[in-house]
Amino acid sequence: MDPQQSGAGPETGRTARKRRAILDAATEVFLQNGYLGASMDEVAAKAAVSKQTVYKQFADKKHLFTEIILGTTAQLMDGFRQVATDLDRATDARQALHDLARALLANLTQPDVLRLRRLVIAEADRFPDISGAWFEHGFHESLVMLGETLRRLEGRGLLRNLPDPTLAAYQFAGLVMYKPMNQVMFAGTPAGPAAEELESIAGQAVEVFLAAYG
Amino acid sequence: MDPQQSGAGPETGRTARKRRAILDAATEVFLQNGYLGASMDEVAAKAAVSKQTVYKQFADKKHLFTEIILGTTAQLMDGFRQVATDLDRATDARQALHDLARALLANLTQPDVLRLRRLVIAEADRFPDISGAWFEHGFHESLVMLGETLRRLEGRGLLRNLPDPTLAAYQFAGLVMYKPMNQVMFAGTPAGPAAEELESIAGQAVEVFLAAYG
DNA sequence: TTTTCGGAACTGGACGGTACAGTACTATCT
DNA sequence: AGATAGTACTGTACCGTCCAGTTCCGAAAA
Repeated sequence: MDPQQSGAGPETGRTARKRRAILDAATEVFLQNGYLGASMDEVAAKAAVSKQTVYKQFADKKHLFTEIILGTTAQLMDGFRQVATDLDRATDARQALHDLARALLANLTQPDVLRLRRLVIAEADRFPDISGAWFEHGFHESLVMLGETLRRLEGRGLLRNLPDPTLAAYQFAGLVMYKPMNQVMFAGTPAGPAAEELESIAGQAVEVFLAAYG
Repeated sequence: MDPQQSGAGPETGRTARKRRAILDAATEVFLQNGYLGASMDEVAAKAAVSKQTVYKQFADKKHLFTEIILGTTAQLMDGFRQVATDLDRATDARQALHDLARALLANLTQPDVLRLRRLVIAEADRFPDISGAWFEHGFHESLVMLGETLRRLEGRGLLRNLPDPTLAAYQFAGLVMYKPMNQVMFAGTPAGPAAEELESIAGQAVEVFLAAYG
């Protein structure tokens, strides 16, 4: 048997702890410096682990990178699941969509989320499989989920005329986030748009969306 | 006097020609490999120029990079100027906006344009000044210009109720491009969305926009 | 329950091989 | 006579490997 995981959960062994430390440290280093700029020595140092241990857990730099990137899709989906359940409880479309817009803006402009997006985009040429999988199972599936939620709002009479719910979800996200997201993605994360501007963008996005689907 | 530019235009001297060759080669190399992945030796080789000449024209790698990135804003603005003049000649709002949507999708999903976007975004942490300036003088100013064009359409009665023309321009761009742009930015430029899907996205974006502003 | 023990996991550092930014220097070209 | 080519060179950084010594963990033994 494997002496590391004899009986109990796999989260307790020494190896699992080290592995977790390596993943955390590597996340930090990759997000900060990009793939080429990240140094395996720095990862090992930040994880307080010898380089040998790193290479025992991960075959090489690329495998470590892959695991980190694809490990983020689950939590992205979780965030969308949360706003989706809020939306299912709504009784007023305008209010619910405004809350949704605020939640999207707040969640997706956090510095670490932005750095992750930058990293995935930056390596789309070098690692198309990784970036493509991240988009498919993180980004796109989240929007599909949001579309299904909009579809349910239509079923309850809060929206109307949704021929393509997924596209409608993308349209809503585009209305809300195209301006602020581009701004923060290109500007090296100094202060993003002011709070009142975000509020105005959210409000006007809701009005346009409701003019078509309300 | 400067022997390179004695009387005639500055584009004719030997030095200017070499400089142009370096810029072209470096553009290719940077877009292909990113900042860290780009090698100055490769730039010199592709430009058919000695490394010494490269360093005579550009103090170091960062200066060369800066010049290339910021040199692209002008042509981006030119593209938007073109679609803006088309819009000013329009007589039917629905038709004109549909043409605009098609033009945006066609222009901004070209592989080189995508690689440039990826590059600027990727280096937003390392060179926030460069990325910020590119966004401000390329991206944002283009959208402001588009907003002014929409404002003129409103003045001619083809649109109505535009409290913030720049925001309306961002909203239109978001409706049209949020889905396909994210898809191609994250997917490592395999074939993007099918032509008929792009057409559908463009059409539905126009309908939503007109429901609010038509 | 406590002690002991064997082996796997880990450390720390060195090392080979490679790649690259930027400089230096001489011969050549325009 | 200045610009350029060609090329060698310096210094540095990093990936991935290797090895000798040490630490940890789980189970058998007391």
